[in-house]
Amino acid sequence: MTAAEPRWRRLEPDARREQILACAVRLFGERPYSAVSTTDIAVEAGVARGLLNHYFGTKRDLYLEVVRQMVLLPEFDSAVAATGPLRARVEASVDWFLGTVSAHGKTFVAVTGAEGVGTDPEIEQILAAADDFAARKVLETVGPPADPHDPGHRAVVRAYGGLVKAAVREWARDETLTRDQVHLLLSRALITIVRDVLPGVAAKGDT
Amino acid sequence: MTAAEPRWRRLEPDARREQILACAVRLFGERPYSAVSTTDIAVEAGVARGLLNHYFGTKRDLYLEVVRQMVLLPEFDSAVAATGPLRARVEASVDWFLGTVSAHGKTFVAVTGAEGVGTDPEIEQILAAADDFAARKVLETVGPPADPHDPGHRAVVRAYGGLVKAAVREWARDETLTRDQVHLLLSRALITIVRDVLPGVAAKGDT
DNA sequence: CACCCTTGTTGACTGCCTGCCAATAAAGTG
DNA sequence: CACTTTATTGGCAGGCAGTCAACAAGGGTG
Repeated sequence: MTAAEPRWRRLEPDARREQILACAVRLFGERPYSAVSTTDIAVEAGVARGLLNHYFGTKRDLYLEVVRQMVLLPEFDSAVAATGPLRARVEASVDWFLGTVSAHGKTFVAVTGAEGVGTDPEIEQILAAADDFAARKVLETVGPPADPHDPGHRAVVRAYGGLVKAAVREWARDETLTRDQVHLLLSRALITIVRDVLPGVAAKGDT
Repeated sequence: MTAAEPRWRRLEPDARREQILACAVRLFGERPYSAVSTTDIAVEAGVARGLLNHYFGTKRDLYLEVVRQMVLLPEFDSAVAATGPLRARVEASVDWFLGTVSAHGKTFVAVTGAEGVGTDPEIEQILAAADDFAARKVLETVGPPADPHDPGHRAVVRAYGGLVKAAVREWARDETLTRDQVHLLLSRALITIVRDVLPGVAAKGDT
């Protein structure tokens, strides 16, 4: 007889955690929440179902972790030229953004897609934090008169984020717009916002 | 003894269906899908749980019906003046829209809110249909050069719908923008889109 | 090399939830 | 008042999620 092979292998907690999370990300990305059972995830990861609870607590907790994982945008290279006229800065910003999105397009679309009714405070908080982070980045990249510290400016650009997501969906998922058309739409819109809208919502006197 | 009171009352199928649906709408509006059990809905409606399946089939079917119900926008009064210069038409359009939304703001926000990960084809289809309907209405109201029959125009305005939803959320839910600020943002953006973007995405030669 | 100790992992138990279906009774009809 | 129709109920069967005590993989120690 050869050496008795162990029935299962022991992994470092971090490694096991990450492995399970990867499987969960894949499954939750394909099917809606209630159509994915913890048994499915456990089978996919090749572990006992109870192990999921051991590492993540409840199924919902695992789901929240998945959302956090998927919302995590690839590192923002600040390699965007923040100089030149407004139009150039905006174009560069939009261009760079579309580039990063096209690389992770599928995941991005899955995350930002609307699931429908069902107000889930925790999920909304995670997405809101991601949106605000993106808004700050945009304001930073575009430069003056855009001000990352102005709450009004951030709110407007968060709303602009809604336009960005919807436009990217039209392009990357539905293919009803070309990349150039999306670029045109987002650039013009952002230019208009920076020039005509932001000055009107600046919190000048701390009102 | 007074007349023996029946243990339960018989309702017309339509009436019962609507009553159950109303309860489902309320509960699904408060909590996420998996946190609402069919038992909860049945108790709320004062009926046996099996009746839900009788009228709606599965729990998911009932949920889809709820989404359809909530997506249903109040009747589009075409009482918007579709005359005058572009700016006036756009302003009137946005104004009217914000009015109707403010009336049903809470529901509107709940429906259009993103739930997070979980691609559900059926839900997305329902929301997509509603978005496209709204896009046609906007293109119609704004008038030339906007063309409700142009697929490219509709795609751009569907994307614009993303901006509208996000902006309304900032205003009606988070109160980070005032109504006037939202009005400014949506008007300027729509004007820019009609003037600078739509001409660039027109399906001229059926390419 | 044998033993032990830590702890990553398992498997069963329990309670809840969903979909199904035959039995039941409310209300109309002759 | 009997009879029919059918809206409604209640219980059954299968599946899923959370808990926990027991097990074994792998490294450390003498």
